[in-house]
Amino acid sequence: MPDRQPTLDEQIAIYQREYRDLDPQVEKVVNALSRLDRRMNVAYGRQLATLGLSSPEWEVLKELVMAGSPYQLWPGTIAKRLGLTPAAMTHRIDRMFGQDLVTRERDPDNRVRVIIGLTDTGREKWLEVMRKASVFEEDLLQDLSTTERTQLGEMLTRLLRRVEHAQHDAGGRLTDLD
Amino acid sequence: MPDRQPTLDEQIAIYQREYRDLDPQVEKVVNALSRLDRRMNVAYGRQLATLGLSSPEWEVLKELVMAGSPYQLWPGTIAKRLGLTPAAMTHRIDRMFGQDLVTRERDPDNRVRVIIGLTDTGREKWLEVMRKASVFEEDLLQDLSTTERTQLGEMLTRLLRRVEHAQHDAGGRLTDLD
DNA sequence: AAGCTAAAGTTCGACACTAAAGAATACACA
DNA sequence: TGTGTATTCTTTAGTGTCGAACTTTAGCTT
Repeated sequence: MPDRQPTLDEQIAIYQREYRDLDPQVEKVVNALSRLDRRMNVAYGRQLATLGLSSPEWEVLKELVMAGSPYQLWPGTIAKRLGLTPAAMTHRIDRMFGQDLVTRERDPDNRVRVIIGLTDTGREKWLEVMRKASVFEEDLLQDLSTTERTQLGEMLTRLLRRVEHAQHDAGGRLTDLD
Repeated sequence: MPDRQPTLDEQIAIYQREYRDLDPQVEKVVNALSRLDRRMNVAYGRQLATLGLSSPEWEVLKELVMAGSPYQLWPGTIAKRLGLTPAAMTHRIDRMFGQDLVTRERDPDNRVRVIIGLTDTGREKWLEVMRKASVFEEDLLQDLSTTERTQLGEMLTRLLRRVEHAQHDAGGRLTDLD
């Protein structure tokens, strides 16, 4: 009953003992990805907290900035991209509206629709987070040369393309978010 | 107001317009990672659903298998590794115990403690998921050669080492989970 | 021994998310 | 023009997670 977390290699060795046909190479990549993302999110979460922001709020802010000027999106669009139900989106917007991070108005072209916009406060918050985050991120990649960073980015992009462009293919193995 | 999600490169281009000092190379890696993880989780989630398992349950199953024979862990340990509060752990165990996925007994060496064990049902469930998941994972890495897979795994491992071994360094930039 | 402190897990109240039903608007077609 | 259908968001009820207080046990100190 050791309290220490198994290393990635230990984890894969055990997995292989349980399921012999497993490809250790594939497993290493996939599990490293998932472990990395968890750690990164913890790090982000702490930095967000110091700025009085929650992860859910941060996600919405990112989407709005990512949309580019004039920083407007429909709630349904944000919900789809974040993998949330419309109901959750309504509540998030409620909270963020209360903090003056976003605006909410009816779409004049279709009054069922709502337009969410970024306030100046929201935009500044995004910038503050990015300033802090970029320090952490640079730290994370510290051990990789410029060449390696490019290679890594390129390979990840290739994986991403495979999964983002996958419109339920024959076997229905890869699925899309939208 | 396009409904299409910005591509990774579009996202980074806009981010850079908002914050000029941003390193696009770093940003590409980090955001690709995060996008990949989200997509992977959606894919896993769907496969889990077909097996009548939830993601929270799957996480616990993984930790128990990863612990190796005799597949036993304390609730607190699992909670720490998954980044949950002890309270959440109690409830997860409750549910999984009810489905005969895990056992729960008091630790004879320290009666405050509890020992969570994997049932045969739980172990079989893990195997079923892995069988399905490995198909998806192989599909995901399809475009990478064996050499590239090794390189990718190696680089991710290096990033991981940086973030997993970081015990609050001077600047407090990288933080640990435990 | 007796009492203090620390550690582990459970209970409780508050809040966020989901699924499903509901309300309002737009659009197609008779 | 009127009706039916689809779309978008909101509301409601149920579930999961968190933070904090509480209970039980172990180990240390005197």
